[in-house]
Amino acid sequence: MDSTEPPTRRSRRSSGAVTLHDVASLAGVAPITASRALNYPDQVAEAVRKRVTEAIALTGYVPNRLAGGLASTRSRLVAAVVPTISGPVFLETVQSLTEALAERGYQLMLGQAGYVGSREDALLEAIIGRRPDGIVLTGILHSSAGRKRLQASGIPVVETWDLTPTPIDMLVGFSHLEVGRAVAQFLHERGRRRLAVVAGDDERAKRRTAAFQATAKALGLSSVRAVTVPAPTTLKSGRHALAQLLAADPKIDAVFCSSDLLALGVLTEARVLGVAVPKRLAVVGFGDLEFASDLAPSLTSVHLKGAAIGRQAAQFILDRAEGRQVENRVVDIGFSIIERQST
Amino acid sequence: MDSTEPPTRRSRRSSGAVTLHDVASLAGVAPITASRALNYPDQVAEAVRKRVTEAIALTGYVPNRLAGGLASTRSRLVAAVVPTISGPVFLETVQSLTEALAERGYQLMLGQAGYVGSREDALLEAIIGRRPDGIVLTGILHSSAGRKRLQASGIPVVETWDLTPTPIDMLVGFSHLEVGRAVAQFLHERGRRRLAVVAGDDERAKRRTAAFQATAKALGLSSVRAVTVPAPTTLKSGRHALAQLLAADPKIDAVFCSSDLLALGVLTEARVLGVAVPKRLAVVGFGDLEFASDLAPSLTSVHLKGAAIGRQAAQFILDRAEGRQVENRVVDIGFSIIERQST
DNA sequence: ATTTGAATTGGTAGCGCTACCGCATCGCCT
DNA sequence: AGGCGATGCGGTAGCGCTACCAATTCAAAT
Repeated sequence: MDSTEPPTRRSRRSSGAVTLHDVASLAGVAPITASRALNYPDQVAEAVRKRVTEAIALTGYVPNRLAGGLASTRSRLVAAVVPTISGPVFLETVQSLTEALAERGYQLMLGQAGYVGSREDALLEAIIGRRPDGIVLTGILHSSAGRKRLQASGIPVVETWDLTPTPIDMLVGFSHLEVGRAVAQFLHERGRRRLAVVAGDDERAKRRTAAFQATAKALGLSSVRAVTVPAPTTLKSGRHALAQLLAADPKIDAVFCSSDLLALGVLTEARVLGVAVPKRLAVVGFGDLEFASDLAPSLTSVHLKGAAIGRQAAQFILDRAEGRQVENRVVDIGFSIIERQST
Repeated sequence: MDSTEPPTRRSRRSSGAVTLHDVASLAGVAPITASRALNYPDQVAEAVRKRVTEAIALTGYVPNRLAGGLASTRSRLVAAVVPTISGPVFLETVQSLTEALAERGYQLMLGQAGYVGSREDALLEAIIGRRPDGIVLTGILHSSAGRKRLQASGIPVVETWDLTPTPIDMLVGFSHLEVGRAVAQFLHERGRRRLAVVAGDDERAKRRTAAFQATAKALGLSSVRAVTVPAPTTLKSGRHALAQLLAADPKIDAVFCSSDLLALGVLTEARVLGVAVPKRLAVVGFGDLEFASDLAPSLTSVHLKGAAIGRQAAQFILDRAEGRQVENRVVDIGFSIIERQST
């Protein structure tokens, strides 16, 4: 603050940071020209661009994206909603999403909805208030009020990790129904006859379970015993669940787990109980996390392209944000069963 | 848009969303009063507050936080920087940070710096450009240029997961040196004499290793063999590392791993090789992730209060953002060794 | 020489919100 | 009666940036 200054008009409330104005006057151009030098470099003459660049370097100017976003109604912010970040399932997606966005100058905002869906409304409000250029919903089943709210906001939405018949907007995922079916088929083909399931208490896991059971039935297998454990799933739940399953029916010969962590728990418990895997019991995980291939025995698991989902979601949103038309709004990214020693 | 309107001045570029103006005129008050009804409810009369609330409900108004942030120079945005989100170590911190911030109406922006530190500059630029009310650095060692930049920005910074003598601003962490020392001591007390380390290739792990080695030496133990594995650490690295260690010296009787995932790898490899844990080999992890207690044998690990770190970081930033003085800018949150079956 | 138009730069007016100040009104005190 | 602070509301003027339009220049086209 300069105390020599006469009592001008009124007080300041500037943040004190360097603004585009400062840069512009240092470079000897109008502010709008400096703005263009940054945002549309090929609309200004080489010499001007150079002077502006120098002025920026000299002053350490960092554009205020809040102001830019307000003026252009493009915040370059993307929101991602996950049930909770500490369930490792969506990490790969969040990671690749963050990276893909960062490359293009977009920033990720993270929101946790919780598995119960209580805070959902407050979360949506917080997100929409930032006017993001896109919202990525990851493994979330939202209330219909929430859906309406999102639709009303006009913000591009990508739902991921699922394939619903009525997406809000865009979607990249895979069919949980198909997963359940494929795994049942897979186990049947390998001679397993008494199947069981351990599944987390969430909507999609339930759909996999249902399809798994239906397919087993169609294949003429005995009815599939299922244990539901709380979400997020843990190793401990897996151990308990296997103990429970074997107590109820010692002859089960295959378990499909709704996460790799659960499967690790099942493997652990099996070892403790002296149940040979895969000889007496086959175990299939879901997610194919990095560690699955290095366990002993290595874990057969449903491989999901988490990173690809993130990239595709980013692509969708960038396309929209940059005014391109999105042709196919629904992408089935598929899955595959990676067979390893546990089956 | 009203087509009866004469050719007024010039075109609109509004986003079309409901604004505070709309709410205010519906409620029959001035915009500024509507603003106050939202932000300083006890500065307006009961009746006015009620009318504004109703108008908001009626219109579905969602405040534009970009505009609010610009006007008030308070963005209610907090940036968190992690090496990569997919290393499970910092998840708990990010989770509790997100939650604690969300409770107070703040939103988290996520940035991934990578373990190599190449994109660091671009990341800082992206972050500072959003004018966040705080930046949480999680497990990052940043270039001195980066430090200067942060300091120059004037944004409150919390460094976490470490205890440095010269924090940028605020800090909540624990001493990696003490961890190394304590674990060496711990193993020595339990009669282990040939110690080894498997550590990720990052700065803090190296400090733990160094302290571990120094302490072992001070205790008169034979020199500590160390294997360095790439960051982020994996189960596979742990398996390889143990194989390597045992090949070099079959008589080692304890391994300190720089993550629980590594430790799980070591346990796995030990089992495969027929090395009894804990009888012949003690294993200590780091992080005490949820699964540690449920492995068989359960894993002794260094427990870190990841969630507490997140909460304290949030507290620091909220205090600053809301104008409170922060007295003790450095908090040593400590750690503890949780003894289980693996030692 | 005049027209056309592409390339470059600048001016103006907001984007939607809040800080700051001012102006009434009202009750209370001297 | 006059003064005074507290309370409640409104007006004005930006926050820092960019969309939109206008103006200028200069080369190419007629």
